[in-house]
Amino acid sequence: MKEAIQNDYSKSEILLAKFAKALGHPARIAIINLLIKKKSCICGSIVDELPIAQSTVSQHLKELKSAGLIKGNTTGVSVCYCIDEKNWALAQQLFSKQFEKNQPIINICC
Amino acid sequence: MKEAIQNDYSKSEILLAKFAKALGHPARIAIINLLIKKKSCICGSIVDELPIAQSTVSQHLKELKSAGLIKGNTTGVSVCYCIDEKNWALAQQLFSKQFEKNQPIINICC
DNA sequence: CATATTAATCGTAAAATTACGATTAATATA
DNA sequence: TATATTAATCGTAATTTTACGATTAATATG
Repeated sequence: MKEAIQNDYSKSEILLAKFAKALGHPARIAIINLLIKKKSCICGSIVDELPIAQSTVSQHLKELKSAGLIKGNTTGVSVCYCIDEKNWALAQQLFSKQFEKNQPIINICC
Repeated sequence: MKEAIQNDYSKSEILLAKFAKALGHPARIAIINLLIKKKSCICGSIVDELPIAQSTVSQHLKELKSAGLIKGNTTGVSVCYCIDEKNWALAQQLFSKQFEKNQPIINICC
C-alpha cells in the first residue's frame, strides 16, 4: 500500500534554506562582509564598493533584510544597515548544526 | 577623481555564495539530510521521501553535485549518492569563518 | 524656497530556477 | 529475447532572480 510519504519540508529545513538562499549571491556576501567590516554602514558607501547599480544593491539589501540577516535604520536622508545579531546567531547555529550532522564515514559505493 | 572601485567579488565570496545557493532550497536540504541519515542512498529512495517528481529530484541532485556537495556512483541500474566529504568540510569551514567574522557590538544606529 | 542628496520603488528585459510529464538509455530480470 | 526498472535528459511552462535606468519621496542644504 506504500504510505508514509513525507508531504512537506520541516520548519528547520525551510528556515535553513531561507538563510542559505539569502547568502547565495556573491554581492550579498560582499554586502554582509562590508557591514561586518564597518560595523555599520549607510547604503551609499556600499554602492561605491560594489560593481553593480544602486537599484540592484537596494534589491539585494531588501533580500537580506527579508531573510532577517540585516536590519536598517533610517536617519535623515540616509539609511544605516547592520547585521541583525539575533538572527545572525540563529543562522550560525543552524548552519553549524547542519554541518555537524555529517559524521564522515567510508562509504562502500562512493 | 573617485577611484578604487572594487570591480569584482573575491574567490571566497564566490565560493561561499555557490555553496549557499546550493543549500538554498528546502528540497536540497532535505536531500542532504537523507544522505546523511542513510550514509549512502540511491536516487529512487530519495524520490519516495520527497513531495516532488523524480525528474525534479534529479535536477536538485545535479545542482548539489555541480556545487560539489555530493557525489554519485553508478552501480548497475541505480545510482548511489553521498556527501562529498572533502567539499562538505570545506563548506563547513567557509560558513564557520563567515559567521565568526561578525563580532557582536552595540551599534549606534540599529 | 530652490536645489541637491539619498535610497527605495517602478518598469522592464534577460536569464535562471523550479516544476512537471514524457522520453530515453542502460541495466536487470523473467 | 522481451519486459521491467532506474535515473538522466528533453521539452515546456510558470515563476523568480538579477540587473539596469528612470523616477519618486524624503530629507538636507544653499
